[in-house]
Amino acid sequence: MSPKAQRTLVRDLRTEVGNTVVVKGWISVRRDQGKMVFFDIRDRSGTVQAVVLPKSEAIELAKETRLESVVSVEGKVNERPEKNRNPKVQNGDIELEVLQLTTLSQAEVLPFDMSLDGFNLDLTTELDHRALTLRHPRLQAIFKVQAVIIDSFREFMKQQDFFEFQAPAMVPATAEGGSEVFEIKYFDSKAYLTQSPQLYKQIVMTAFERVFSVNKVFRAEPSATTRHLTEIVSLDAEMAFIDSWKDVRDMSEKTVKYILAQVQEKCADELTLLGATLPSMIDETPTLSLTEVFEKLGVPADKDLNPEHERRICEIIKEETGSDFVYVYGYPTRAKPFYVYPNAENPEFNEGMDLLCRGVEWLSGGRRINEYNQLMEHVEKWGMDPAKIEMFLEAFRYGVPPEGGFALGAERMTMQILGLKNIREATMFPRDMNRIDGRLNDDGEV
RNA sequence: GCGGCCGUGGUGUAGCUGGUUAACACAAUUCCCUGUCACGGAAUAGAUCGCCGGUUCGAGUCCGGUCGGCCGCGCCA
Repeated sequence: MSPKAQRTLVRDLRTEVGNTVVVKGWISVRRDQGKMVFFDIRDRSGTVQAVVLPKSEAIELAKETRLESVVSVEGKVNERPEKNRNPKVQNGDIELEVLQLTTLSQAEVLPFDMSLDGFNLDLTTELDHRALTLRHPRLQAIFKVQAVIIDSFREFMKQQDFFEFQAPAMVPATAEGGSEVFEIKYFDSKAYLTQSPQLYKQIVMTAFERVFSVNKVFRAEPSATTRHLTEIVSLDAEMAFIDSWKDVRDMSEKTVKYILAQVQEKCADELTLLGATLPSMIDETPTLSLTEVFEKLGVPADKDLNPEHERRICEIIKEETGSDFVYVYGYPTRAKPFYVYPNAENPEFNEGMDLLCRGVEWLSGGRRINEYNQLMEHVEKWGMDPAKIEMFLEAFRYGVPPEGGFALGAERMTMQILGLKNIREATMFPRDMNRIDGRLNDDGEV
């Protein structure tokens, strides 16, 4: 009857019925029955009910130890009697009979209700206490799904023979021009936080053909919305030897399809806990030109869709085809960055595209200009300083195949897949206009 | 940055057209409970209702300002 020296994870307890084991974790709830005490112990693999019988020496400690305290339990794994089984919870058919209880770390009184059902905080409070709220199964489920999304992107890219590279975070000039950037002090000069790995992935593409990166990017735009942050994870891909933007569309479609399938397969429990239904992608995602979208909506053509348009076109497509996704291509050339390829027959419109889902933009990409003279024409028209993007331009002087790429926002994708209302819920440590961990005050200090 | 809404014990909320002990749930403290299912029961403590000023005999409730938050728009991933 000597206990195993090693710690056993909660998820492995079923195979230890009849044995004495050591389980370590956090006390997530206690049900004090007077003479006997039940508590749930949580580790990284899940939760199990522990029972402290009246005769146990641990009974006093079990009553006193605060929720979220870290404990070590030596106990016997018992199959529960038929009438005491609970099919609704993990390990509902077994329980841990506590023989010895040790408090490894006593927790303070919790500032709010952390119970599964009672956990109902204002988003502001949730974020102000991120260090604690992260322990809640609901939040853990969100970030597990996010991890699978990012992993799956990587996996699929590698399967398709894409090469992963690390794009720089500090850059000398702004890639797209115009937008707000964070300026940083760089020794005696100035530098900026990157807004996009765009120019770098194009450079790397000229060497490796197919490339991707998983990178933090930064936007200083003062956007106070439910879907904007100043720091996000951008999933970027770029590929050479395409025939048209449609090849990029197809690759991005397969990527999203793969990610959704992986989430479905690996995150079944998380999806159930969060009550989320994955968006449906049909065999051929509906693809409309911007002009066609405006016609469908019955509104005058404009240079881009506004959020209201995006919501409505998604609703219409969903109703007509059952697809939660829709590609929109062919934006006015001048409304997009300088590197986007203008349509050869109708140069007023370009070969840029966006993928919308459930009313929100998920992905943006398209074909890029690969011909040096054309690129320089655009650099001039867009009013950019060639000296500032010389490294990028150099690559394009020495032979670049027809190419294109796309980028996905990891947080926005997480939010949309899980049906979350605010992108901050889908971000572990969200940064926005008013917050870096803590809230910013008037002096700009945390 | 502009527009709309909100700010009540630790947390989440209620408080109707202003009327004097500000309510409820969870958490907390004390007690009861040998099979509970992020239990049950009893009691206790805890809020000058974001802040400043005004109207009024009287303000959580009305008005103005201020600070904070949320949502929408522009821009985007």
